[in-house]
Amino acid sequence: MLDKRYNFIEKEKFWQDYWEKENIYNFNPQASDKYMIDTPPPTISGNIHLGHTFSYIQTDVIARHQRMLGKSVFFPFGYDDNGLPTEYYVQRTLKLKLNEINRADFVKLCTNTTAKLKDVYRNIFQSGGLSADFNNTYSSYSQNTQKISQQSFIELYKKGHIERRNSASLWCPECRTAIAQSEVDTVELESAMNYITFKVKGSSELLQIATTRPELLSACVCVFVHPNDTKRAHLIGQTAISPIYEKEVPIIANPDVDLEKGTGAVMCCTFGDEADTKWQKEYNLPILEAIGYNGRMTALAGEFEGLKIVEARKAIVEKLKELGILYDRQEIIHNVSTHERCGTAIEILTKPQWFVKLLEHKDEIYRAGEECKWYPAHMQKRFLNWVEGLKWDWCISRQRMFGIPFPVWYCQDCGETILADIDDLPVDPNITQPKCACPKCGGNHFIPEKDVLDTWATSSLTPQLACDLFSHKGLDGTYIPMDLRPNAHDNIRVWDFYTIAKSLLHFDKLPWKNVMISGWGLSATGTKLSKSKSNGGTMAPLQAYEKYSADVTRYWASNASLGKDVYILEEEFNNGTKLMQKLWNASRFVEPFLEGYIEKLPSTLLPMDRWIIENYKQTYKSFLSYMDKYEMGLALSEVEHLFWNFCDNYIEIAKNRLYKPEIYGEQAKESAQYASSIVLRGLLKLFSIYMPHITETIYQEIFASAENCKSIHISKYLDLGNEIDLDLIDKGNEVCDIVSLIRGYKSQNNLSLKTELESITIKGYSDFVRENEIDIKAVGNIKTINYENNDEKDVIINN
RNA sequence: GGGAGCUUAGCUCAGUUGGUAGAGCAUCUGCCUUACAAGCAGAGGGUCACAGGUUCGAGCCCUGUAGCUCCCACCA
Repeated sequence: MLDKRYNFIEKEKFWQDYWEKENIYNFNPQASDKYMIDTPPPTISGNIHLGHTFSYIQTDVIARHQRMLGKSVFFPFGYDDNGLPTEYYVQRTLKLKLNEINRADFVKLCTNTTAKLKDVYRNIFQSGGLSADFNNTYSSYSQNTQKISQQSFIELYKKGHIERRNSASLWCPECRTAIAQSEVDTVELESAMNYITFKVKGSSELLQIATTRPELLSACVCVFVHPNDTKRAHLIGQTAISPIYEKEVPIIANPDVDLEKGTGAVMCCTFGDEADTKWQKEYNLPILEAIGYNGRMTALAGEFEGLKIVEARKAIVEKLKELGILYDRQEIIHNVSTHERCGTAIEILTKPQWFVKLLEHKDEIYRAGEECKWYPAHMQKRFLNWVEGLKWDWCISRQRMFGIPFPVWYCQDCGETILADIDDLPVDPNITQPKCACPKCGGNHFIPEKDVLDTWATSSLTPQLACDLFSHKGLDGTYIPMDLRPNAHDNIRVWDFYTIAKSLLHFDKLPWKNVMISGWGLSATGTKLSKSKSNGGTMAPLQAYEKYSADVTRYWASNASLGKDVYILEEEFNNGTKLMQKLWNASRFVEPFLEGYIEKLPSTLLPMDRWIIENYKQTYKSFLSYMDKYEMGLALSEVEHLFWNFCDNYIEIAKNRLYKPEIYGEQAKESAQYASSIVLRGLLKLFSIYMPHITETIYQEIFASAENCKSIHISKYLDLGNEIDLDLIDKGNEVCDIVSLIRGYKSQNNLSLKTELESITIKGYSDFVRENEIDIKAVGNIKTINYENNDEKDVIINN
């Protein structure tokens, strides 16, 4: 018997333990029909909030759906505990200064911290009812992962896709590491355009340029003017003299110069922006480093040496003012590239770095993006857009402490790059030495590569990391393309992009066939939730589970349109609460009539019983078509619609026959029992992918033994076929309309719904209505019904 | 500047091939009805951003305009 009230706190915990104990969600790699998901491993860097659980719940709904279609679902779980985000988190929470701690100690602190947080994360996700396997998880920093990641590096290096080169790369002066294009954000910042005068050697002419980066004056390598510049073209080939430093630089013609920008002449430096890097290559210009890796000015900057970039900018402007060289200055707001992790303006510095050569594979990556199916479809454009705009090869070396080491040494004598043997992986070159002498010069002294791999160099291998959990094949392409990659839209240019790129380079295959893009859960004020912020009082997941239940939280999360951001509004949770209670109460109503009942098609099935069953079939059909498009929210509203119809109309109609077989007959009761049983059973299954706990509770009580199934979640959907009697649905709806008119009459006349009516006259309705006279009489408490033919439909109440 | 999405009831949003505008919340009215008062029944409320076009017929298709959001580019 179902309790009067549903105690979700108790039941949710109970079923979660049961599912785990009974291995309900076991994946069978040998199954012929598999569905494999490349689950995002959450980054271990702070507090999980509802925005995170939002997209994981959506993934879980898909996993459960595929399982109920009869597939063996691979829904792996992992933790991203490697790299910069984790490093930041540890630094922040333990208030560490990196220069005061040695690498080994710091790495230990990182791994200790992430180990603790993993348990916290696991508890949150498991409490949300995720049907993933939490007992066999991967980490993006484990020894096994390091092995796979290093192997990937070595293989791509051997294939010629990776090289080390001393070239310009994006640099964060705050984090003191190279970063990749995908880690760059654009931020509007206040700045100033400074108009500066250069002298022209051997002439009284002056050459004016505009710059927002006056602190780079010491790194000026030339001045460009447009070849068709009527005022300045004659200076081409002459020499300009930079102010303050009095350095001679050539004046060079360059058609890239835009006469409308600044003064129409450009100071080219090492490197103020990406255009400077392009020109440096094109014109083979010298490289002068005015900014050091620590974000401070170098000796090249002369008197400004040691100042931070922004300080130097102020100081040099003052100096230029004093000297009368700064002839104009405008405050402007412009977009500056910043490091997404710390918000610091990035610089372009030259340092030997490791690159995956992606630019030469842009076309292939683009085509792969086209081949992949994106849900919603327009998200594909974002991917393609990003690939089109790709300007940098993927820099994978990071000058940081915590990360997977490169399996690389350099020969001290000849500089040769020496790779570790695949069999010896994982290696830390700082600890171990190569096994053999340098193959090139025979030297025996090696310098380890101290950089660590970009966290994405590893995260881009999640299809392999995940499949290795059961296949133990490591870096292997057997199981790709997987079926689904789910993630939020911010990861399109990062995780999706890198995974596709690596999958192509290694296996020449797509990593997965479908990508499902979810939105973000935003706080009530519309700000993005962040692991490192308090999020303005927005509920934490465990709070939501405690206050509203996991099922209600899941209802909220799966009700969103795919790909759209949603606000986290507590009122929205109330709808879920209402639905959950209604489901419980409706089941409580039906339960006693199914006690000892064995579902069997009765000899006569009354029209309204057939009607609700046809409605079920129709709902199931559109449910499936929405789920095919990963539109779980729209699929859910179809199910809800049927459920409310079942409660408001069907149960009201059927209850009299169920309660009083002595009046309406045993056959009429059996007919209602059959329809109630079928439809409630079908509904529970449809709801189970969204609200796994309450549906399991009811299922176990009413249907599990009849279906001989350990859990609703490994049962199959109730498929009653595709042939739907639409005519019957329409006619049945007419009966509901009549019932509604009768209720309206009572409501408008301040009558209780159970008030008895002497007689009513039904005009203009089909004969079908007459077939349902018992039901209409019962639900409206009507003594007699008269029928009249009429052109217009009408119901007259005589009281 | 390039690309994408959005604009529908007071609010949050559905609306799949073009065919009488939908839900929840909120508002109003009534009702303790052998599942449910955290409930039930009923009612009011919309020039579907704007302007054109295609069509017998447009919220939906086409063109343009405006506003909002996001992605990318723009750093002289």
